[in-house]
Formats: sequence, C-alpha cells, structure tokens
Amino acid sequence: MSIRPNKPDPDESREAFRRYLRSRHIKDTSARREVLDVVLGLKGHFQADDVTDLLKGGSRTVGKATVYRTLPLLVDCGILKRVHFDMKRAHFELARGGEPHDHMVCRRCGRIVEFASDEVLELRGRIAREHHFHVIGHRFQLSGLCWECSIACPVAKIAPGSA
Amino acid sequence: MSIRPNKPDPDESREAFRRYLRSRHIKDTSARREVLDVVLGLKGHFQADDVTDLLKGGSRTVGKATVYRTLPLLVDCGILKRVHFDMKRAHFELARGGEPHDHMVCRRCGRIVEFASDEVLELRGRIAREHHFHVIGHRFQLSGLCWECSIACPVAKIAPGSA
DNA sequence: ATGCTTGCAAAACGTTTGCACAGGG
DNA sequence: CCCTGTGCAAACGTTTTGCAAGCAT
Repeated sequence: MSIRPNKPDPDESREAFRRYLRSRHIKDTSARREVLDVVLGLKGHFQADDVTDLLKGGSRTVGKATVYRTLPLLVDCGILKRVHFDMKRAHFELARGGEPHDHMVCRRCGRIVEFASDEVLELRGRIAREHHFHVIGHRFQLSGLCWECSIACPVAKIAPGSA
Repeated sequence: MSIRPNKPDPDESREAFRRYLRSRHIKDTSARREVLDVVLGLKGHFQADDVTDLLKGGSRTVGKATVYRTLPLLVDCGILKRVHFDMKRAHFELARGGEPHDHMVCRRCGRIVEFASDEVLELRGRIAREHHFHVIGHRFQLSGLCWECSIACPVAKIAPGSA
C-alpha cells in the first residue's frame, strides 16, 4: 500500500544541483558534490549525522559543519525534503522528483508509513483560498499505531503529546 | 476568518488537572498549579521559556526544570496541545476544549493563521483506514505567504526548506 | 588574486538529568 | 513518615559559528 520510492536519477540530480549552484553564484565544490552523492545513495529517511558518518568512510573527510551547511542547499534546490518526525532532530528524504506524499508515524514502534493523496492537495488549496493564503508547501502527519502495534497493544494511548 | 479562540474556563481546567493528577497518583503540588495558572493566562502560542519567565515574576520561583516536567502533563491531560512550527523549539497552545484546528505559517512574517476543517478529519480517517493505521492525532500545517506578504513580496520562494 | 568554503573545535541552543532538600499523600 | 517533587546546576545532543587555511572562479 505504501508508495514505491521511484528514486530520482542520480545524474539528473547532480546536474540540477550544479545548475542551482551556478544560478545562485554558489561554488560547485567537491565537498558539496560528495554530500550530494552520499545523499543520493540513501534510501528512506535520514538525518545529518547519517550523512556525516558515511562521509567519514569515504576517500576524503567532510566535516559535519559542511554537511549541515550543504543539506539546506539541497532542500532549497528541490533534491531533498525536510521532514520532522520529532523535535529532537531534523530528518530528510529524497524528493523523488517532487512526488508529494505524507507520513504516518507509529507511536509505539516508530515505523513510518508513507501515503500519497490528491485529496490532501485539493483540500490544502481549498483551505488556503478560503483564508487568502498563498500556500507553498505543507506537512500532513498522522500519528497513531500501525497495524501490528494496534494488535499488540490494544490500549490506544501511547507517548502522550506526540500528536 | 480565523477561528475565535473560545478559551477554556480556568476553573474547569484546574479541576480537570486535579482529577488527572489524582487518577495517576501524581502529586498535586503548588509548583504544578502555578504552571497551570500561568499557562491559562496565555493567549495564542507559547514555549517553555515564556512560562518560565512569567513564573519568575510571580511570588515563588519555579525552576525551568519543573516547567519542562509539567508541560507534558498538561498535554497529556488534554489542557495543552503541542505544536511544532519549526524544529528549533516546542510550542504549545491551549487546547480549548479539544476543538481541532490546524495552522498556516507565513514564511515571511511568521504570522500564524488558524483554520478548522471537518474535511481534514474525514480525510485523515479515510487515509488511516486505507492503510490499516489506528490514527490518534495529526498535524496539518500549511506554509506559504499570508495575504499581506503575498502582496508585499510577489516572489513566492522564501525561507527555503521550511515547508 | 579574490573571497567564498572548508574543517576543526568550541559555542550556542533548548531540553534533560543528578542531586540533596522540601513537601505532599 | 515515606516517597515523590523540587530547584539548581551541570550534562546532553544537535546544530551553529569563529577562525585560519584551502580552493573555485
């Protein structure tokens, strides 16, 4: 039921990043390219730390400061999307060509189920129009219990306040 | 257009908190009561720090640790709701008797517009059902430009990555 | 050659925790 | 009375920043 990640073409992303950097007069450096390469190899959701660790294993050392400075660029140019599952740390995911989708987070096992729904976009547009709001993006996140956990744990109330 | 905050009755909230504490065998202390009182006097959204600061001005000193330990209790008993506008800090708001609503955040001026829509709940239920997910809560947050800012700033792209 | 980028280390930030004492049940 | 709750300060982990050196343009 969950969306099949149709990963974006790495070469296309690299080219897009290059164009983005040039258009903004930001330098196309090896460190930034390496961050992109690592990120393109990742599946699902990750955090800044994951990228830093993977870069440690690579040929060159890329500091975590650079990772923290590069990830926003990748978000800005549309290659990455920022997602917030908790308020502890920032999570990212590949944007997959911009195919919109949202998340359901299981409060018990932490599992993340993705879903895509045109209705979310419709509704978002309708609401924005009603309030004279120029909508650019949204975040729609359900929290609750996944199928397995709802069986294992009949008591619905878990992790207070994480809605 | 935005929802009129029908604030909950303070006395009722205090009573609800007392019942909650008793039911969980958590002590009904003066510090916790003072946190609740300050919180009930706040309008709109606030963060842990706001509560701590206001408590400093009061008769007794309540440490920020106590605030951080008490706010989750208030969330758990339904008096407060946790909202995340950014990943920097946690924000809270009065639950107003549980009347559900969501937020639109202006990327330019930071203004927060609230909206309530039954359709969000319907959609959420429908999606959860499709994915065999037992939904407990949700967060639906639009980001973009409010009316004033969309006129003042015709360029739609602002604050990269805050979608 | 210029000045944006880098890595490192250290700061900053909100939040959590360890502790000895206070206070509610 | 006991055990939980409290305040303080120090710890925590993520993210940011200051700096001298490096490198793309």
